[in-house]
Amino acid sequence: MANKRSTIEDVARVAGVSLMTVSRAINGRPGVGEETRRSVIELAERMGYRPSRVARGLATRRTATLGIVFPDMANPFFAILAKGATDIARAADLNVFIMNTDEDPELELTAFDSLIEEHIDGVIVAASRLPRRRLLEQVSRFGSAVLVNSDIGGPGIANVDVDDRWGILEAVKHLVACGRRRIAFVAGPRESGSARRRLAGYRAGLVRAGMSPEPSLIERCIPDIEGGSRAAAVLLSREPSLDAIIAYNDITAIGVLRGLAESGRRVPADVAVIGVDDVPYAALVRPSLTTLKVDISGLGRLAMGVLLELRAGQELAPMEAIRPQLIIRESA
Amino acid sequence: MANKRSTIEDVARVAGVSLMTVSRAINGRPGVGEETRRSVIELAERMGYRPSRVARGLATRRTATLGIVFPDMANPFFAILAKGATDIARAADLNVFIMNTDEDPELELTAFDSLIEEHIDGVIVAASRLPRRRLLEQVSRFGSAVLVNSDIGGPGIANVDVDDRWGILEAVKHLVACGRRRIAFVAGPRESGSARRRLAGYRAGLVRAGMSPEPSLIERCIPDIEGGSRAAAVLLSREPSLDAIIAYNDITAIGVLRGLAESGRRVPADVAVIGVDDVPYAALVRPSLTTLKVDISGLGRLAMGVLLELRAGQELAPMEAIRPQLIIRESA
DNA sequence: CTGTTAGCGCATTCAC
DNA sequence: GTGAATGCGCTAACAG
Repeated sequence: MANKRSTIEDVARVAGVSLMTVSRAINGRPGVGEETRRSVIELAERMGYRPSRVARGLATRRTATLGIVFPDMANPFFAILAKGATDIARAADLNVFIMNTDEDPELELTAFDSLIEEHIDGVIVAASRLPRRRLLEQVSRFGSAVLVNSDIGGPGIANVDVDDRWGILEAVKHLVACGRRRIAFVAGPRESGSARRRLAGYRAGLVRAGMSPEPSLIERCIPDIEGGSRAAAVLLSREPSLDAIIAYNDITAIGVLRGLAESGRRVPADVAVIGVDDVPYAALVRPSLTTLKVDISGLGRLAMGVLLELRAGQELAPMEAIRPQLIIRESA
Repeated sequence: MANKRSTIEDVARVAGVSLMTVSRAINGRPGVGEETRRSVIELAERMGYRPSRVARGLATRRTATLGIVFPDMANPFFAILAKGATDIARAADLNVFIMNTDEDPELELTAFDSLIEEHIDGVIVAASRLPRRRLLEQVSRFGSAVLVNSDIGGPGIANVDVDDRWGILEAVKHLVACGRRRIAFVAGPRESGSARRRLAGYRAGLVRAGMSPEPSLIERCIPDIEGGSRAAAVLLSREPSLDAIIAYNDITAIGVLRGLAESGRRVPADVAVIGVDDVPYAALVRPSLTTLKVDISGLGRLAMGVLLELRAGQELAPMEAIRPQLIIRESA
């Protein structure tokens, strides 16, 4: 059991100086002789003194803690995002509360409440399950906030995005270059902003290639393996002549692979398949998946970097969206 | 921008009662009339009052926050573990700092320092990269601590484990039942406690089946795909007649699959393969992987449950290790 | 360069 | 059942 931690006062007493001198020395503030500073710091170390962030937070009204809110930590996308973000936070000596909302808007709301109670300095929100209005309302409660892949703005709110539209455009271009002419799209959930942007990219890509988007080549689905598999079957029955499928993301794409196999189509000989994200197992499935790699960790680092600037009160140059990169493997 | 948050004092003033009455009402403490309590709570709600956990933490010296420390959040094992743990914490209205040490002992040390500064009530540590002594030293700084898959004990320290030995024993039994007679083992990193226990299970399993463990059938490796692949090649060159391989974990097993394919062996016809963990992509590879499923989320929930009991000062019954479950797929 | 005073928002302890 | 003092550990603002 930790024998009662020592306080700044203990250190001051032992050092024979005032409390403020210790405070200044430890925080690297001016107003302490070099001599005094060194000896105080050394003493503090020897005494195992650690400043209380709690007390400091109360006194300064800045806690040096942040929050990250997202729906599912078990999803590698969010896990990697959070890892990137916390890497940056750690370098700035900030701790972060990671709040898992379990895809539940109610829990998301209580997560925000909790973070307010913790008096955090700022928050990063990814894939909120709240309606736009409510989300804006919530993030406005914080001094600063960064939203990932959302277009909600306001004072103290910044955005960090992936250029989904551009990415899918590249994917279409690649397929066309490979001689594919009947390119279908598995579109993901209707409510998702990224799904919307990816669909836009698909349509624009076809138009650029001189083809016209046909509704019968587009199918929505739940973004999991089962959903992808079913969507592939539906598309195939509607358009037996299709020779390529772009999927909402890698999980969906894996489902598509399965659906195609069950219908006796060979990949990529008969049908080419492209996913999005480049999650770790995209390279492991058979055939390995051609996909649009998103630098998720970089996205997380960027988000945290922006949040730190926001917290420091800096003006922000408008962010450019991160561009995904086409990784060509066996499936296309 | 949040227009200066209201404090307990503001609520008291508006309600026309004393500060303490509000405090008692909000915290459900006795000593307030039912009438008063309800009206105060309602008023607080209307004013958007949220108690400051920072101030409360200073006053009570309990922060209602916890910490989790592990090497790599991008590793699904830890992500799922953390998710399970935070699910339980959330239900108890506790927030948790998640500290990613990046496999770096130095960073792990600073993570512990940070958590001490945050004055957290307890900590969960999984897969520490610190030597036993140092780890014990560190966790002893906290009021309560739960160690996952470690056998370090002490006052206020509890353990939560997976019964690796038992699991591998089951795996061996299954292979023997399938008629396999030359069973090899890819053993993972030497420093890992779970690797040690799995190896022990392998040896015990062979003995039970009336065979004797041969050093030439055991190969250590770095637990990633490349490591598994190489280990398989080494084993094969040493023992061309082997007909089964148990791998340290699923990642390693996937490497083994690759190595076998490159050597022209068919799975499972020529060689059966079993992994450990049942990470999500174990079911996705070809052939799909037979593996020992560990209820990772359950492990996380258990760890957090134990931590909460520890924090509440409860006496703990010694924990029973969680048993993995053999999931039979194509590879064995 | 150093020390003193006051207060951050809340809960504990005692009075009433 | 309610309220008034006191302090948690620290820093901001001011004094010397």
